[in-house]
Amino acid sequence: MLFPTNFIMMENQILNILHRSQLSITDGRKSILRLFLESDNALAHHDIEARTQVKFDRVTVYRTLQIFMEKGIIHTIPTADNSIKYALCRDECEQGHHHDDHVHFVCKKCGSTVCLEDVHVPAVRLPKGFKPQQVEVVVSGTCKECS
Amino acid sequence: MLFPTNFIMMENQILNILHRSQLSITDGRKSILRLFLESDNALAHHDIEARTQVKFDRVTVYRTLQIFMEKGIIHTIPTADNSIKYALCRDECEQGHHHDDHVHFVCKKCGSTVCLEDVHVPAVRLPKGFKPQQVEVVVSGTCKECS
DNA sequence: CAAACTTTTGCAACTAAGTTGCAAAGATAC
DNA sequence: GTATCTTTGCAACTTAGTTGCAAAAGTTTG
Ligand SMILES: [Mn+2]
Ligand SMILES: [Mn+2]
Ligand SMILES: [Zn+2]
Ligand SMILES: [Zn+2]
Repeated sequence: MLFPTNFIMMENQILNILHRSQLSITDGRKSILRLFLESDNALAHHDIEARTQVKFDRVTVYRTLQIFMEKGIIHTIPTADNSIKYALCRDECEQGHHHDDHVHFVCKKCGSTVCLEDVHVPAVRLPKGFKPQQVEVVVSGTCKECS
Repeated sequence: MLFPTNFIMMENQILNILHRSQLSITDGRKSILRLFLESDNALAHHDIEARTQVKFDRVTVYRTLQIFMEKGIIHTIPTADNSIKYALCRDECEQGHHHDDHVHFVCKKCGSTVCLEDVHVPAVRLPKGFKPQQVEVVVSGTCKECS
């Protein structure tokens, strides 16, 4: 349960993020953004559809995630089982330019997926001819809670 | 175009792989396996359905890929756009136990996905509590041909 | 090599995921 | 508060993936 002050702070943060991304303030966007701010795990499309207080149409969720991606509010996490998860970007990400060069962890027991913001992706030496632009590192195993 | 000797060698290899995996020899399995042996890129389900000489049912392709996975004949490659690709395992993979600890490269221009067998996944130091079992590294950028 | 047996395949029918066009509802600007 | 522009929900659609089942193909045995 959130204290009133924290609640106000979070609502302000939501408005800030939407405003600096030049997005109009709608219930759907606020709810979905709140979900991300409240959760320390990455969320699947499914989670988002299920967990908002008010139900939003599938299509609305798709479109919201898409525009949040474009604006650099969230980033995707590819997982071995081919289910995309979404997580908040840190402040450095701007419109059309992500800088999420951290490692992700997926728990095989509980399925929780987290950003390890402090673990940078290691440098990878590639054979001649390959020009790398992006390196995704996804570690799977058991998380703190499931050990 | 394959020389007759190479052709015979490949057909033998196909039979060998199916036999040591204790799979019965069927046209579908032979065709799909041949596709993997002929291609130096990873293949999507779609590619496989499209490229076999004889057309096989979607369901057959799904089931074949599934059993090839279980038997350690192929492994999956997760990509940022959430499309699974499949590639041959090296000989070290056995039934239910994969050892594909190499880096994968996805070209953003042509979409080709390759196993960089010689580039091992780097060690990743995780915060306390996380127990890693598997590390997936997918590098995307431009490949040799597209530079 | 043919009968008996086992496994695989294709089909139909289904669920889930994702996309598009459009009119109505909502947000913003004046 | 009204005009304008944006977003939403709905319907309708495409694509991806799953399951049960009977027919077809593969394997084993004598
Ligand atoms: Mn992340
Ligand atoms: Mn590989
Ligand atoms: Zn866990
Ligand atoms: Zn390329």
